[in-house]
Amino acid sequence: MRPGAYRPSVPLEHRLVTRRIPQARDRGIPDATVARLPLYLRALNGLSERATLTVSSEDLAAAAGVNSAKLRKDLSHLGSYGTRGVGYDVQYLIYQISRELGLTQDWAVAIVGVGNLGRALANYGGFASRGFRIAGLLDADPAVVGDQIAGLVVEHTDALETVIADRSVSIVVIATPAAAAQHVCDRVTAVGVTSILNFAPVVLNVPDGVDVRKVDLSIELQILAFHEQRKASGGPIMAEEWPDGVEPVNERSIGASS
Amino acid sequence: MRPGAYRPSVPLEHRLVTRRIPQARDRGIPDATVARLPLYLRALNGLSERATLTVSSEDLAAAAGVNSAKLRKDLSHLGSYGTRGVGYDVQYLIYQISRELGLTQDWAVAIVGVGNLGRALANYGGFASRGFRIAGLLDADPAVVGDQIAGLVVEHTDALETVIADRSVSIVVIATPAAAAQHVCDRVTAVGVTSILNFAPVVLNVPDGVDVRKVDLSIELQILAFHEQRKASGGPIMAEEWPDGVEPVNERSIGASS
DNA sequence: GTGCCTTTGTGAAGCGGTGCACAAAGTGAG
DNA sequence: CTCACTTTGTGCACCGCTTCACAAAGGCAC
Repeated sequence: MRPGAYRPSVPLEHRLVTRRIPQARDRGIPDATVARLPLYLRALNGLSERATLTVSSEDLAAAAGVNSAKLRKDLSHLGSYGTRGVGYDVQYLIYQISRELGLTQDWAVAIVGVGNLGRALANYGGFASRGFRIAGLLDADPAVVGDQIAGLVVEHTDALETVIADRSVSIVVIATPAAAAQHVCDRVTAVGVTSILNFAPVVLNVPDGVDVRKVDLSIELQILAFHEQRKASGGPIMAEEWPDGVEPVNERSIGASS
Repeated sequence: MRPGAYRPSVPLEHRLVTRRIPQARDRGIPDATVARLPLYLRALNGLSERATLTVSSEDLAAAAGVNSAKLRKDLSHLGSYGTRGVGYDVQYLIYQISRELGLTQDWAVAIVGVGNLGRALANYGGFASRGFRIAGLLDADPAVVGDQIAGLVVEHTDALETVIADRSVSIVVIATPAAAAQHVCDRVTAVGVTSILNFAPVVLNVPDGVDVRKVDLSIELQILAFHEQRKASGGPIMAEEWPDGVEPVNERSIGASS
């Protein structure tokens, strides 16, 4: 249904002229803002499904789990897309954020490594709906090659370069074991890929200009454990500094050499 | 109250999302440092496997992919564990960081939602080696209940509270579909769980004192797309502000939406 | 039109993190 | 012992993000 129920009785020829945003887009959007835009987008999509026409910064911020002032400042980096006294038009804002994030175009994604994680990613519905099209699934294990997952046939990593070139893949997801990640990374950057999403627990070495984002499942757990420990005991264990049998070598060597 | 026409359609004004851990400030370790400690730990484990005894901040920083001054400042928050002129004792530092993160104790983790992602997590080797013991796998789907994964039998979510209490689960991983996540979250916080790792693409509303960390697979891709777009075109599409057929309701749609 | 109400957009202050640069501390040679 | 060298730990300046607070902008009632 068209969102047309909201009818402001307002002289509109006036606004059609003044509403032009000449160059409010000073391409300097802070990283912190970019990281939150997908959050706003999801909240807006939720509102859209409930046929909400406009939303205030206060409500949208609550739905996204952020401060309302922060939300307004974030959106102001994209331009003046709100209406004072009313709020933001949901559909309009969805489009503006999508465009800013580049989700209005089609992105071909290849997933390398089709273990459980690779399968989970291939089946994740949140990708296709946001302009991410999985163009290839690759794995080095012959036992997996040929399997059909999410409508795609798994190919051998030998074809990695071919797949990337032939299908205009611009984003590669690495979901391989840690030992294979750097090798895959080298190969894909060699053929011009500049955006990598890495799930392997290693620090990837990449040429300049290549953007790597890392998702590490165990790091998040460790951060949780830190906070949990704090909550439980009011501080880390103060019992002993060093357990028996494991001593710093330079202390032991000092005692032995003097 | 506000007699405004744009009341939030969702009653969430009383449920505030709070991730702050007040006690984390007391002892003074910055959040940014805590988030990097697991990184250092992994780099140190790599060095340890190669029988390296000591490491300089320069080398360790390179292995972890950070600045050496940052690394030294991070470690200084834990204490003075280095030796000037020599560097850090690898084993000693591993122990100190592990202790600070709480990895020297045993953490019982329950994973709710045993789809592909839940399976990937259950089989992920990086957990057990760091003190995280998977104490339960739960799913609402009867077709999955009873399956054996990573040595555990999947149980029905009906037993969620029982599993948490009986096995002293302190960290819950939510890997369910988005629609089920909040319900699971409510149940586990109700029985005292205060640490949640959420993979579902929703903003969880939790009581004060509960720590939620979120891993969102699609958000990372969207951030990559933003940067990729920047690199490719030098900026987002400048063509048009608004495509045909999708107009802001408070502009031209007035006439059309009678 | 006039006045009141709501909400945006933003200047400015505050806060936390980063990185430089260097003194302090330790090693090792002679 | 002294001297030269290495590396840590940290003071400090800088920078970017967050938050507050408020004027400006728009809607609504009459």
